[in-house]
Amino acid sequence: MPPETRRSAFPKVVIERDTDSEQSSSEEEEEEEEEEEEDDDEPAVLAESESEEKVEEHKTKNKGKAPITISLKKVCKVCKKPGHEAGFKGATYIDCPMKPCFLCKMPGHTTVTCPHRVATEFGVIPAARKSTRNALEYAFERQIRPRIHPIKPAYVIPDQVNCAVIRYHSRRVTCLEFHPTNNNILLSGDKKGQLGVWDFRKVYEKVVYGNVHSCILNNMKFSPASDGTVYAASSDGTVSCTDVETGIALSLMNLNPGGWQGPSTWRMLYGMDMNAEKRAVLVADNFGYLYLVDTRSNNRTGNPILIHKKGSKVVGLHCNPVQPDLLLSCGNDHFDNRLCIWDSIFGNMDLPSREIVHSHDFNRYLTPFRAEWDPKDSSESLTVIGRYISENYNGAALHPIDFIDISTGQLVAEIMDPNITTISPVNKLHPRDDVLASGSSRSLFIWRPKEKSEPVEQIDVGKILVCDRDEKKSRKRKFGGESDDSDDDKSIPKGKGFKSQKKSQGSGQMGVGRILVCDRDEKKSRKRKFGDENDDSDDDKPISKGKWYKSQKK
DNA sequence: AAAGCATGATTCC
DNA sequence: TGGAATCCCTGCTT
Repeated sequence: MPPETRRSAFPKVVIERDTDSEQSSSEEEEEEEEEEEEDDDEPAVLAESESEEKVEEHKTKNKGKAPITISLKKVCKVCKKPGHEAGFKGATYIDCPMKPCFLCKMPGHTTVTCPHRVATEFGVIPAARKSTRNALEYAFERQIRPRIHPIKPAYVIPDQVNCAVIRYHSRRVTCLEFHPTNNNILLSGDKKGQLGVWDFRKVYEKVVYGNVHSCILNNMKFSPASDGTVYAASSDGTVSCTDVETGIALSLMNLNPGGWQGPSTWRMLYGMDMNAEKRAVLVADNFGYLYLVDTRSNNRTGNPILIHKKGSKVVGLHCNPVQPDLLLSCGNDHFDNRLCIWDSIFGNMDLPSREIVHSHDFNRYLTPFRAEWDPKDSSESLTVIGRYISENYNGAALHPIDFIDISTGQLVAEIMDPNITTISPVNKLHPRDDVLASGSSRSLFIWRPKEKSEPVEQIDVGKILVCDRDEKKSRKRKFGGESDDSDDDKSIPKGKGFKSQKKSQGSGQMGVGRILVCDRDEKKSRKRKFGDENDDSDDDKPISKGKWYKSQKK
């Protein structure tokens, strides 16, 4: 087949096949002053190649007359070099060997052979300690502390989607928090700064506060002093203090009192936790710093402490519920596929006491991963965190949620469901019950242990509910600005909206049976810049419970 | 089904 | 130095 030209004025094209030598012709070598590569997906050219071959084009820029060489050698999608391939093969991702390990970021090996690879048979190996004590000493010291239960209890892992898969937020879920005393109440925050309060046994009973923050609500915690008060940290640089009953929010702390001075100075608050003993709020920003704020005086205590790479987001802070000085932090510095453990937040904070490599570094589009302690684990060991890198489970690429024993670095459990093909960066263990709430994209999941699954009001056990929350307004969300949210529910079952629901029945070892779809219409255009125009068609209608659930046999 | 988009840190030039 | 390109193991909508 003769070479094809794409435009009449285009230079001659030379096809270089896989069997050819890697050298260009001598004529080209003389003429080529510079090379460029580009993906050429033009059908006429691709027809010449085999499906998985990369088409590489070499051309000169002078006068548009020099020949173009199209190489049909198989090249790596990532580094564009021949001799190997990278990318998904079925449900397994093959790393490019030319790049550092995606997991631990060290060169010389890939994720598959990384010693830190998260896999049940190997576990998660603790990274090299920066302090002098070894892991055994660490665990021992932890266990001789008087407050600590000396014997590690058997872990109970909520491993089955029990209640529902609820698409409830209009933007990705960024944080979750269980009510401190009411077992069925879960709070959820999203990228828009909205705060949802809902009963996960009656998912249609919910309240949404739209004016708590003007942008991402990154983390929240209930006040140790009041069931009705929740603190929240946001990328708007404030810590809010919100009355859960009324939604009335006060600003506890504002790191940007001077307003917007450009991205290099705008501080965003990501990680947050409460320390009841010290009556302090711990918050961490996008520049790597940890702040302590006294809740009584609203004043900062001490100076900000750099706890992650300077200039990077500290996306998660969690004081151990049993031993509040023991801090778990997660950064997003693209070397932090590492969880950091700090023995005492009021002690030496120069270096973390331990680091554990775990796959949670990501590129874009996701809520940052953060590890959280299991508040029911008196041995201060069990943590939960979502995994970024997918694993091949019977041909499906799934992203498990990992339970890691911090004292040993071992992967205690990994949970997944064949219906859930999305990544779950947000995970919250219930303070009293064996319940895990997960946030994945816009959806929420409730997990319970298989053996403890029990019927949920309104929802049959083992069924997945997909509720798509209508979003029909761009919400002008300036502070003090009007909120035109009429948080209506017009439910229009669509029978779609959950990617893999069709293969749920009987497929996979963790099939969840019949799926209930509860999809709400979403019909609006999404010009969604702050302060953008209101494109709402305000078609709020009352909840029609008859339409709310739609049974869908796969 | 495939394309487009939202989106953000890093790297490139 | 800063704007453009890149990443291309996302999730959702059209």
